[in-house]
Amino acid sequence: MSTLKNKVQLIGNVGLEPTITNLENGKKVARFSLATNEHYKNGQGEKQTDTNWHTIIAWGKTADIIEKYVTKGKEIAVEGKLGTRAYDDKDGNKRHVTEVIVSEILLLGNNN
Amino acid sequence: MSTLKNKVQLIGNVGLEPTITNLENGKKVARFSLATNEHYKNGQGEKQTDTNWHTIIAWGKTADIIEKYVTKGKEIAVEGKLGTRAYDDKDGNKRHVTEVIVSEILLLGNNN
Amino acid sequence: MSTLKNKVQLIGNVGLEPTITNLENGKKVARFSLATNEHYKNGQGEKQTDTNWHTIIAWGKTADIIEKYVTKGKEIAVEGKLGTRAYDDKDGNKRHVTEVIVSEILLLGNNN
Amino acid sequence: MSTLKNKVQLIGNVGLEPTITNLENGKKVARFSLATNEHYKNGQGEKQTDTNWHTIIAWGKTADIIEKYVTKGKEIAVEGKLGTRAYDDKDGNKRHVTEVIVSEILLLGNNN
DNA sequence: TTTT
DNA sequence: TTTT
Repeated sequence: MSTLKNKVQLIGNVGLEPTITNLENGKKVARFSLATNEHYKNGQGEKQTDTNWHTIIAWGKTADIIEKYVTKGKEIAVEGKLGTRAYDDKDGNKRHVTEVIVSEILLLGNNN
Repeated sequence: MSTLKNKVQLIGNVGLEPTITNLENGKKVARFSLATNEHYKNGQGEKQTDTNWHTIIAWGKTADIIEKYVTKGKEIAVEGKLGTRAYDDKDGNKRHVTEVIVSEILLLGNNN
Repeated sequence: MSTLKNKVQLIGNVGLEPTITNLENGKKVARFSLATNEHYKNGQGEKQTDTNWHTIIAWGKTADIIEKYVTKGKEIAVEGKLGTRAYDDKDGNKRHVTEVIVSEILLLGNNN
Repeated sequence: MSTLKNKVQLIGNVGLEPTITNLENGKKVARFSLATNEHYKNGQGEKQTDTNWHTIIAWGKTADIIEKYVTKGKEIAVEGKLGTRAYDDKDGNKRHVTEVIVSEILLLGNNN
């Protein structure tokens, strides 16, 4: 499972408190949204912000760290890979889901 | 627009011939799917392959390079950022789309 | 000049005030040392810190940003490439120098 | 030991056959040089190549893979971290060594 | 010392 | 020389 082939790195702010789920098989999953904000000036010289909201998911030890330390608003860096899934919805349409499956987290800034 | 905040790197194979669209405003867009393949052994020691299909999109010069050099099956490395969009479908459900907006391409292997 | 072929990313603390040099040709160069700190536990369960000191160099606009915003102690993220040079010292020995030539900087944490 | 804090990624060609050393403590080390080549055009529109030679070092399992598969001339991708060391040479001058300590290797191209 |  |  080569991380060189599929790598995502994001630095941003946590949108809401992470959701922690303890699965029946004893595994833990953490989920949250992360906003990455890009600042630029448009053709008229006006400041613009472009925000992307990423679905973050983590398992095991990484989920433990998220449960303990990651809270709404925090600035964090994450690294992981892109997970893509396709499914048929109730109307028979093909739907695609993309998640960032995170294996590493770094807390940034003033962590009080 | 800091690339440090939102970065994706993929090494994989092109699924189909890229689609090139020339927009009315003179801009060019390229679209294609890229497969990243991970090989691992499961608990029984059997070889498994886990494939993720990524939606790739590129503009301008990068789209030019794709039009000229990127063909079905080719092994390439790409770098870019994750773009996320939300929209309401015809039934009023919120849908999420994630694309890899590529700014750099590297052709790998034997490029004959 | 493909950044996919040669990429370095560091998150650490600035060791000393950056040195800014205005060259005769009108170009500006910034230089400073950046410490990356890794924390781990050794075999005896004792906390250890492993620090690497990196020589950072930047040109042009990036040097401008460093001159304005980067000061001793600050936590920053940088991205760039590895530059290697070889030269013969005064005793005729081959010497090797490695520098991180930075093209992007992100100020982290509490930037007051 | 966060890989987010100190990361290097290189895609290039192996300069010479790797050197494999079996240490007294049973550990294996692999060493080799990797060339990254950047192609660009200068002010006169002439094609230029800028080559950087990187000192690569790897331990354990990664060294095993290098011993088996990495040979002179091969195109590979590597990921790891920057290791920096300082020492005093026989004349009492401070010398600095920078190595890329590789934890992952990907063989590219036509691997016959 | 590599490669295209 | 940095930082937690």
